[in-house]
Amino acid sequence: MAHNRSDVLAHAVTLLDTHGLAALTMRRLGAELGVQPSAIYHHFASKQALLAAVADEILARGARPRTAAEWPDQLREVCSELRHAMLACTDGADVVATVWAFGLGAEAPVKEMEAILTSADVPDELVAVASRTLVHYVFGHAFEEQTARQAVSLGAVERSLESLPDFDLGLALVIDGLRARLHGAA
Amino acid sequence: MAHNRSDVLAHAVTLLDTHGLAALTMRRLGAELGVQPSAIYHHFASKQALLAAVADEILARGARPRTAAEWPDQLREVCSELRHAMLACTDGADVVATVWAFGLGAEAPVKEMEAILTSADVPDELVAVASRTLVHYVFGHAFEEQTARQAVSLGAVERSLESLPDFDLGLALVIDGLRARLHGAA
DNA sequence: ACCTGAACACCGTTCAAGT
DNA sequence: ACCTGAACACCGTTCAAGT
Repeated sequence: MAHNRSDVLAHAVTLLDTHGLAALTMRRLGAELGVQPSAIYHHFASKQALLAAVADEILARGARPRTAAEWPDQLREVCSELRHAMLACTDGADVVATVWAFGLGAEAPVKEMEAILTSADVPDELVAVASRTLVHYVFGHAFEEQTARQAVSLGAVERSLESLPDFDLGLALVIDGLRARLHGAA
Repeated sequence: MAHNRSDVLAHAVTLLDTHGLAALTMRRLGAELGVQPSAIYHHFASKQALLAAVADEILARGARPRTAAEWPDQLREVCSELRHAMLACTDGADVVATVWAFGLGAEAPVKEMEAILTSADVPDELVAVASRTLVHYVFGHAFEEQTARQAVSLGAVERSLESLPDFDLGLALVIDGLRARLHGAA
């Protein structure tokens, strides 16, 4: 009957997956584990801390092997993996972006992009700007895509199938901008 | 004693300004207006509808005259105005980005960017991608800036003064990418 | 180490009824 | 047109106490 931290985390992710952020409640989580809501606080200090762990789990679940040789393709791989990891889970973009903005977790993708750019001898200032611009783009795109999909499926809004612009094309825009900077500077 | 829609909206914006999104509650809003919570529902169908009106008000409040002649500078003006409008209000980025993602409001800046790009004879497909990429960047940057600031001021987190990368530099990256696309295509 | 039970201080929303 | 009063079905969090 006794649960550990991983049990609770795993069930929290399942709850998010199947019923969304609004259903990920300390009370509901407790109920589904057959435990009082207050028992969750033995494993996580707060709901924020639980969500931070959930965000990290969403990213870990989406990890793929790296194959690209050149830095622009490596960046594309990281961004694509990040996007798919978030879209694979109901409200995943919301959870991951919020946890990241609060500095509570979800730092792996940005760290990885910084490492890629540093290895490619990109100047430090550009490393910081480029990796953050990319992550802002990926979060923004995924959040909009996921939210619009839900808003439509709930019938709440008529934006219907105005079709989101292609993810890769916007990504190419940012990467091309970075490339232009590097040429101009070199 | 009787309030109209504008009264209620104005007070909602004040509440957001002074105490943030967590304090913008139907119950608290009613209490401060000397009215039952249920009275708000005479003016707004739901809290979401209220927030949509609040988002539009935040943007309207931040409107500035346009001065630039060239499209890249015009885009920069729109993005800068959008950013400042959101940062001027507690949790402004969160409210505006969410309302926009749900398709419930806050559409003026994107519409304006689309008009600028169309006037500059940018191909339709690029118009859609570029304006959305820019708005994703602005939302992401502002949301992070505002959230990190609050997280630090609440002492919740030690990310301290890691100093956000310059807004204009990231913006230049995207605009340069667009420029490169246009040259490559022409 | 893990949990209970009870409480505290809240939420959004609905709806019949009042003026 | 604008609001009341009461209810419904919830929240996150704390804390003494139990096993």
